[in-house]
Amino acid sequence: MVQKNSKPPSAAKPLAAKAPAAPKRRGRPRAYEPDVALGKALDLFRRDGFAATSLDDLSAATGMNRPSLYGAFGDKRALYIKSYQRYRDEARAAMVDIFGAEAPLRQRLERIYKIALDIYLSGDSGPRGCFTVMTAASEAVSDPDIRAMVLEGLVGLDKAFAFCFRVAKERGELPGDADATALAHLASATIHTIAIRARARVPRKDLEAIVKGAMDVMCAAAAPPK
Amino acid sequence: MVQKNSKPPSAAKPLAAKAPAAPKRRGRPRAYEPDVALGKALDLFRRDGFAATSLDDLSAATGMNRPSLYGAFGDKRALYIKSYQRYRDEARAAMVDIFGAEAPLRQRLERIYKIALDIYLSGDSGPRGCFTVMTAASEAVSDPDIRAMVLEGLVGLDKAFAFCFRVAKERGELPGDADATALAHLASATIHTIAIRARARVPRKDLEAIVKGAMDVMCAAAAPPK
DNA sequence: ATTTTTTTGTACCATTTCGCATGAAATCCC
DNA sequence: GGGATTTCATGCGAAATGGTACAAAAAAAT
Repeated sequence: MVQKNSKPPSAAKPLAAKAPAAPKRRGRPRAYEPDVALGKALDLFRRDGFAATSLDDLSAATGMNRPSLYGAFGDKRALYIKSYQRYRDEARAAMVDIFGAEAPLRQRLERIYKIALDIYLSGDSGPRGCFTVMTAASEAVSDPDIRAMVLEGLVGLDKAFAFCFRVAKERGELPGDADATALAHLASATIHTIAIRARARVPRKDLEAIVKGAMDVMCAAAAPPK
Repeated sequence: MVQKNSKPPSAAKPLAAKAPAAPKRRGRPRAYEPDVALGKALDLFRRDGFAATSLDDLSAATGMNRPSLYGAFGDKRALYIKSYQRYRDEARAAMVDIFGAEAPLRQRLERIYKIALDIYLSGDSGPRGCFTVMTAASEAVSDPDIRAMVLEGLVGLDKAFAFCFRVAKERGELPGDADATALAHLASATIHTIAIRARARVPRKDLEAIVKGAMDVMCAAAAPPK
C-alpha cells in the first residue's frame, strides 16, 4: 500500500504556483502524491474502461485505500472525470506547441502524429489508445457531463487542425480553394483511426504507413498531380 | 418475461434452409426466438459495452431468464461474441452489394456512408455507433479472440474500400498514381470518426457534412483542381 | 397414460462491488 | 507534553454480479 514511482508529475500546477515546496499542512501527512495517484487511475481507466475498473483495482494501483481515494477524488465517476481532464491537459500540452509552430504543414502534421502514436502505443500492458475515443465508445458517454467533455475534445482537435490548414493556405502551402475544415476533419479522422487500430494491436509500423498515406493525400493539393 | 416484438428476423438461416417451418422438436417449446433475443442482446451490448451490461439486463431485454440465456448462448462472453458476429454479418450484408456495384466511385461512397450513418445513428436510447469501434475501445479487446475479430473487421473494411478505389482507378475515375490503399484507409478513418462522433451525439447533419468533405477530398484527384 | 426429452422459472451460492463508519496513527500548534 | 487536525487502515454492509441446481411444465414418443 505504498506508492512507488513518485516521479514528480513535472508540473502539478504550472500557473499560479501557490505553496511551491512545503505548505506545512496540519494533520497527518498523506502517504500518496495526488498527481501520481491520478496518473495511475488514468492508466487503469484507459486500459479497462469505466465499468470494468473497480475501486479495488484503483486502490491497488494508486496505493491508496478506498476511503483515501474517496476523500481525495470523490466517487468513481468523479475520479474518472478528473482522470479524463488530466489526460486532455497532457495531450493538449504535448501538442499545442506544434499546432502553433512556424514549421511547414507537412512537418507539423508529422510531429502531431508522432506524438499521437507515442501516446496511443505506450502502456505496459498493451497499447492504450486515445482516452477520448475510449470514453466516447463506452457507456460513460451516456453521462451528459462526460459526453460534453468528449465533444469538447473532438471539436478541440478539429479546430487545432483547421487552424493548421488555414495557416498553410495563407502561406501558399495549399491552394486557395482547399477546404481547411474538411482537411481538418480528415486529420482528426486519421487520429481516430490510429487510436482504434492501436487498441487492436496493429503494429506501429503499419500505423505509421497509414499516417504517411493520409498525410500524402492531405498535402497532395500542395503539389497538384499535374 | 415474455418476448414482445417477435418480428421475424427476416432470414434466420438464409442458406441451407433445413427445417424451414416446424422441425417438431421434442421437449417443451422454447418461449423465445433465438434470433430476436440475440438482436436484443446486441442492442444492449452496443449501448453499454461488455462490462456495463449485466446478465440481469440481458435477461430483461431478451425476455429469457438466466438459465435459458446460458443454455442458448453460453456465458456472457460467448453471448458477446455471438452478438458481434451477428452485427458484422448484418453490416457486411448491408454494404457488400454496394462495394461490388457498378456505380461510379462517388455514388458508391455516398451509399456506403449513408448506410453507415443509418447504422450508427439508430437506436431508441441514443445513437449506437459502430460495434467494432466500441469493442476495440473496450476492455474486451484484451481478449485475443475478440481482438482478432476486431482486427478482421477493420481490415475487412479497408479491403472493401481499397477494392473500390482500385476499380475506380481502372475506370479512369482516379488518376493512375492515386494510392488506393491510402485512400481506403482514409475512407475507413471517415467511418471511424463518424462512429465516434455519433456516440457523442453529433447531429446527423454535421456528420453528413464531414462525410461530404471527406468524399470531396478523396475524389478530388478525379477532377484535378486545375 | 406413461415415459422421455427439452425448456422454463425460482431460488440459491459465492464473489465482487461501492461506499462508509470507526478507530488508530501521524503531524502541527500551543 | 497535550490538544487539535488530518489522514490512514481495517473492515463492515447492502446491493449487484455471474453462474448454477433443481423441480415444475410442456411437448413428443411410446
